[in-house]
Amino acid sequence: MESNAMIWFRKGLRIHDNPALDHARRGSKHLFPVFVLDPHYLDPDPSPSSPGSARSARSALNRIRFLLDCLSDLDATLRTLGSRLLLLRGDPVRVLCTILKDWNIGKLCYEFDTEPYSLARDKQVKDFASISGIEVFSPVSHTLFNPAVVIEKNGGRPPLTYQSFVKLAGKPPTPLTETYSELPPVGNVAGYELPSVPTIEELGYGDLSQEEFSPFRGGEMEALKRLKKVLEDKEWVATFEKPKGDPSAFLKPATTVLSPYLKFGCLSSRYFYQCLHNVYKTVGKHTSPPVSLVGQLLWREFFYTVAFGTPHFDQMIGNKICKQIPWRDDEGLFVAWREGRTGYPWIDAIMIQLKKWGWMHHLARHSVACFLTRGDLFIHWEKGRDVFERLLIDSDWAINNGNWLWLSCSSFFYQYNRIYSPISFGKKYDPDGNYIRHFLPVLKDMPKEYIYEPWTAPRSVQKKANCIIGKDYPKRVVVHDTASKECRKEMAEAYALDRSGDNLASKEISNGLRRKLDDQKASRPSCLKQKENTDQITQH
DNA sequence: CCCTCGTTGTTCCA
DNA sequence: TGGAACAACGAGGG
Repeated sequence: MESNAMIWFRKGLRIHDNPALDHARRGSKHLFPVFVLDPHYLDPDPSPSSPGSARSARSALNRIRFLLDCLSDLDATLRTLGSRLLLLRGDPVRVLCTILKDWNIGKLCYEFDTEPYSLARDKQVKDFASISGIEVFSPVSHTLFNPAVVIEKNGGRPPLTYQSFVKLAGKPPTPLTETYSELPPVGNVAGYELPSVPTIEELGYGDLSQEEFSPFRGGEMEALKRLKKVLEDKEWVATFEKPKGDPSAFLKPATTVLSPYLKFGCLSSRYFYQCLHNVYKTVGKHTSPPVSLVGQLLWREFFYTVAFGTPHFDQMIGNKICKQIPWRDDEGLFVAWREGRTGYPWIDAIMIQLKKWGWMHHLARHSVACFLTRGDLFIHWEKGRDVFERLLIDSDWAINNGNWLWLSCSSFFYQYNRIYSPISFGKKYDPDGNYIRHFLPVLKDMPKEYIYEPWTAPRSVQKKANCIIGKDYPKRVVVHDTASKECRKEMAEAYALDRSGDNLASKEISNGLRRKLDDQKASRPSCLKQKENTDQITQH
């Protein structure tokens, strides 16, 4: 039998600490490094009928560009090792099954992936490989721990608190240390046209010269460079405390911005973990989980584990750990939030940073997520989740859904009285509003005493700042004081109902609950809609 | 059953 | 700058 092996890249877009790659190259005469551009991922907008989708789709390019960066970088590195990346397009299952046969592959290696979409996809490929007599090797290397093992240790259920997770998890495995001077050459791919990594323009996105792109570029080289820079400041690493970061810092972000590299697997979490521990060893005194940098890696593990062990983790209905809450369906308010037109500069600036950069600080994400859901607008977390998923360069299925569950007080966190103020929260870090001025240039000349609440600026001040509220910049879509009070009340009611319907999270029951709640709502007016010409206090 | 504790709220007061 | 009030949740552990 010819010893042809294939490494199928999906996440794990790296050479270092890559067990699937290492296993594939061992004892193989030919190595076929493959990546399939999946239309499922490339689709710029999963809901093209939604208003404003054209603009949103253009912005989602940051995420795709980041992926293309990763692929170019991977291809370049493979070429220095006497190999190259074989890029294909189409439905991954169909493509894989075809080339496995055509290229006479005897060994297929790919990193295990816990997302439902990936599990379904990989099962089909694996089944095909099995009946074709192809050896399959699929190691866990995206996360520090194997989520299935942690769940088993906990008696078959995922731990639902961070602390209980950390107790179960133990020590992660050390990363592989293999380095390569060369890899087995690519075999015969006759009959296949294998293009090099396309540009986004070549993917059919048209002229993008006017777009502002994310300052963060993808790839393993970029990841390791960024990691090195982070690790150089040992004091910063050792004293890192997540909740103390400044969400308004954008010239020099207050966090590592390694999340997109971890998401695509340009950076191995196990290698990162080891590096952090080495710094801790040399420095001595250091912060601890949950707030430390290692603590952040463990948060990632926590969400991966719960997401893996929870059916319908990414929805409210049918999700056993998710509070059933009668979120309000208001497309106007939702679009205002998505497009950065809520009239709250702090909120809008964050949403614009999301569109332009595909990244914002963790606490900034909290602010806008709270505002959309339980804090002000009372709109479904799934709608916010979809926006983040498409626009964030680090959007990661388990972590994104987990954090939306958290922020909306649907799971993990239940203290719905703690609401971020869309005015004072940002002001506390950035009293002059420099962050707002940068991402919302229309407000750049607004005096600082009004920049967080521009509707309070006298007409003369608005004129002088060249920014008339209601014309150049929107009026606030809700009044925070009343809207947040209303949200608290709604949450209390929803919690009470959810408790009474405990253990009944089946789809049918939940639908019944929703109907019941909807009926209740129908009898009351919904006044949280945007007012055209007034700034009146909203009631519900 | 009860108790403790939870990465990251806001405002007011001393 | 630090503490208390606000109003109060649930998972996990005993």
